[in-house]
Amino acid sequence: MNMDIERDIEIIKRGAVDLVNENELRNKLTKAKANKKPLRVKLGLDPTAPDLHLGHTVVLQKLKQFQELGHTAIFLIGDFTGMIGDPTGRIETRPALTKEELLVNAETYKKQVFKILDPEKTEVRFNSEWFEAMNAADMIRLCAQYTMARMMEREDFRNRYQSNQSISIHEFLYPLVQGYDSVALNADVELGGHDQIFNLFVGRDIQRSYGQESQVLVTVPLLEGTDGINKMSKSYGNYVGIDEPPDIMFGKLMSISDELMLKYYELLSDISLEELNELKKDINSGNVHPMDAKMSFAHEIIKRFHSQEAASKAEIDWKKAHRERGIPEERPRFQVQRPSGGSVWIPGLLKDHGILSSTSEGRRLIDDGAISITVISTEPLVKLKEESCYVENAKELTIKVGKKKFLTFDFID
RNA sequence: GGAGAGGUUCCCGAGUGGCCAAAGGGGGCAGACUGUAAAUCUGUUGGCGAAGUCCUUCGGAGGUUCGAUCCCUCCCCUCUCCA
Repeated sequence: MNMDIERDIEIIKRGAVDLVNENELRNKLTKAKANKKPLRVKLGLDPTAPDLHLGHTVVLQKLKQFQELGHTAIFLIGDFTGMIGDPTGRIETRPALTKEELLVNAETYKKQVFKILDPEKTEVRFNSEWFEAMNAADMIRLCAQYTMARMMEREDFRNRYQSNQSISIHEFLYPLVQGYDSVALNADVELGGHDQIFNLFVGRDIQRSYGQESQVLVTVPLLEGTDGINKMSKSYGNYVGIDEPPDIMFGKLMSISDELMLKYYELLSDISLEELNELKKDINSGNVHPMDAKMSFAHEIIKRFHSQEAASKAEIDWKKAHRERGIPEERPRFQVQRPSGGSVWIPGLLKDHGILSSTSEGRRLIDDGAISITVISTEPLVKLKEESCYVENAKELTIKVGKKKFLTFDFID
């Protein structure tokens, strides 16, 4: 038994939900070592939503581990699949993206992904590379490799079928296409979220059909969003984007529940399992306040995606805004032409700057007492007529909308 | 191709001539409470400088009517059963 390889397997297994299967992985690792030929480890991402969030980072960290073990990370951008539409059975079809949009998205992706992966050791590929060359006959041949019965094993297909929901034929193509990606890339390992397990299995079968050795599958848990209910995704609005400003990240991470915080620690933090258990004990015994634990976590994450300084600053600002109920230093600032008459209509002001989508919403928030205003006025007179939503003679206005948003407007003549 | 069921607001779902910007639930937002956590309770949830016999919204286009989410015609889409 080779201890190096056993150690690698332990690293790969840590935090993973599925490993299919360990023996195959051992064989591949052994062979790779003997031939000095690194494993090809594939991770595919859809290019439709180019903002990566913490949910994506779980699997990216796993890919990074492979990279650190000396293997080849293949970051596959599903541009071809992105041009067709969305496989997940939502009602609305996503608009097909143009080549240009895809390239822009891909660049955005790379920029974000390389916050985690080492660009030198990453192979970035696009699946249009092989699918654009494919003709109808090739595609039909691919379809012939799989059966309806096996397709219907996928849970969401089965559920939709049983509850009389529509399933388009092209949706069946996605697992096949994804599987073929593995053939084209000659993947040894494919990574994915646990929800991808079916598609990953299809990849194994398809590879065998095309005379390749089956890839090993490694899946990681799905990260719940900040609501603690749904998986993290942009469309649920429960995400923390890795490109978001530090103070926004801090605010979002501080608003999660204690229970969720512990899960986040487990899946996202770098602390060891032993340290995590210590932390849990300390929280239970009251030695550590959960909020403090949450702050260290938020700090760690922001440090990872921004910097140590940014993390500290975000923390200070957060404390100022929420603990001392003050106004954070980092906040959007707008220059506004002073309206004639000097009277500012708050709902309109907020709408014009994209803070709210309608003035009706502004009225509602004011009625709810959700908007508070600090005014520095030109003298001599300040009039704040909240019931009519006007502020008069303002020179500088700092507005708090809801709990989290602070904005400042400077009025110029 | 035949028979039937259905398409309502962010989602689910009620509504079958005016009292409908449309019940109820979910979700969202906000307020209270806290640790700006969760849970809970409360309010709110199309737009318009707030006001109206206003505008947009009940799959689409027409029609009947003083008036249509509701009735009629045609069309589109989804589902079920049969072929």
